[in-house]
Amino acid sequence: MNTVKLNTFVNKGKAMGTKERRAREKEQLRQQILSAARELFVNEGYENVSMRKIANKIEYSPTTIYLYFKDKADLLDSVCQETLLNLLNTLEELKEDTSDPVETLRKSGKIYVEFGLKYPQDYKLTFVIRPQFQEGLGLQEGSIGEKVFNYLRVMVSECIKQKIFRQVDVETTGQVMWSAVHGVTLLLIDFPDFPWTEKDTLIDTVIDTTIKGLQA
Amino acid sequence: MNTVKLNTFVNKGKAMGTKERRAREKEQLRQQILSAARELFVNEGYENVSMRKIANKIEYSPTTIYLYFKDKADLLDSVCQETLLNLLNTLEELKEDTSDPVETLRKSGKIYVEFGLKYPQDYKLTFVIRPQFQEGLGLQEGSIGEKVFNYLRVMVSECIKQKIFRQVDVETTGQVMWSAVHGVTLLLIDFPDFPWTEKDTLIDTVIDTTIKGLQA
DNA sequence: TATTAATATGAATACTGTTAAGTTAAATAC
DNA sequence: GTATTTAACTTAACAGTATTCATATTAATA
Repeated sequence: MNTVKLNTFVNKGKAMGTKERRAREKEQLRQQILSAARELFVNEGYENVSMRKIANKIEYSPTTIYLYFKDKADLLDSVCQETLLNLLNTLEELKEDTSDPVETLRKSGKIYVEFGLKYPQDYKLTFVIRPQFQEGLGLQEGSIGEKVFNYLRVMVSECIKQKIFRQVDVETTGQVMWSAVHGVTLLLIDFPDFPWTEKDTLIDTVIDTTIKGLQA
Repeated sequence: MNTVKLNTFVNKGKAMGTKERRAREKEQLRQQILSAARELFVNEGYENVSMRKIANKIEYSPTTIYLYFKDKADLLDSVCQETLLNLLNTLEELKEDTSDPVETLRKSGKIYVEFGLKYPQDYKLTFVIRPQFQEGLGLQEGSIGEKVFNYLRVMVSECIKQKIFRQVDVETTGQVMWSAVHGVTLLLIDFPDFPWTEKDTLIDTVIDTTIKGLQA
């Protein structure tokens, strides 16, 4: 009794890459689940997607999903992480010279809203649904969410440094900007039949108004 | 066969007020269901409230609820109508002289956000959850939602009339204001653990920034 | 008192997330 | 090459869900 594994890292023989292959396969299935979940969440809404539906799509038993994700909320969380990464990449594509930081901020704001409108369900999943199922998500050290907000921080502080914006708290300034773009994005998504002003006009006006209001 | 009711309005005899009493009782139960639903929705979240739970609370069978409301979404809708009325009343309590329309707008914005933070679940139910379950809600003629937005319209147009705000579209201006307060309200509700600036500072800055940005 | 109408319910349908126990198949040990 | 261990996956079940339909109860009227 009490057998001890001796070959934990003394892995002689040709079966060398076995573990790696298995890990790769495991990761593959994880990704498969993830993208099936995203597709269903986006097309049918988080609440209308069952674990069984996801399982059917990938042709596995529902319980298999639980070997890869703690529960449905965890699945949602992983989907949202991807979305945030996506958003971050989209924003960083801009990355122009900071000689005119206000223009950079303006463009970033526009990109943010457009991202939300291009993937409305993903946006809501990330910024509205997820917080409901996963409480206590602040800005965890090293998280993608933190990276996104840092992107905003850098832009804003450049505007303040160049004395274009009022010399107030960087944090507050960034949060004001976020409020504005978040607000208009969600309103446009949630009330598509509201008699909005022409969409791009509204978005531009929201961003311009906020920037003007922040200027020194 | 084919019996015809003759006493539809020739209602002789003492049983005169019966119909009225029955109607009153029916309305009472409707209200009872409604307030039980609101309480549960608010405390446990729409998704975590079952028809059975509501039924238990009012000590009726679950099926009874369906005699008063079409389905769960209809129940949600009615709860949200009440919330909007509540919001409208809260806003109209302000109703001061319009000699300083900007100050009125500022206070109204603050009241709006504070309402959202005081009843966060009601706010989300009304402005985020409901649109998901009931699509196509623009601004229906005579609806309470329309009344709320009209309140905003009036304030804004006064600011424009007095040439304090830029001479741009009233609609757009109102929508910009709404975006700002909606955005900050939802962010504060959904990400309570985010390292926000002091709450009231943030709210005031959002409102002040927007107003400043709108000024001529 | 009998009839009619309103109101409420029990049982059933077809779902839901999740768990515990069991099965199968692959990799390792001897 | 056979036995054992480990990993991957599934079956069955639990306790719950929204909703519907046929039935029962209750109250008002004829």
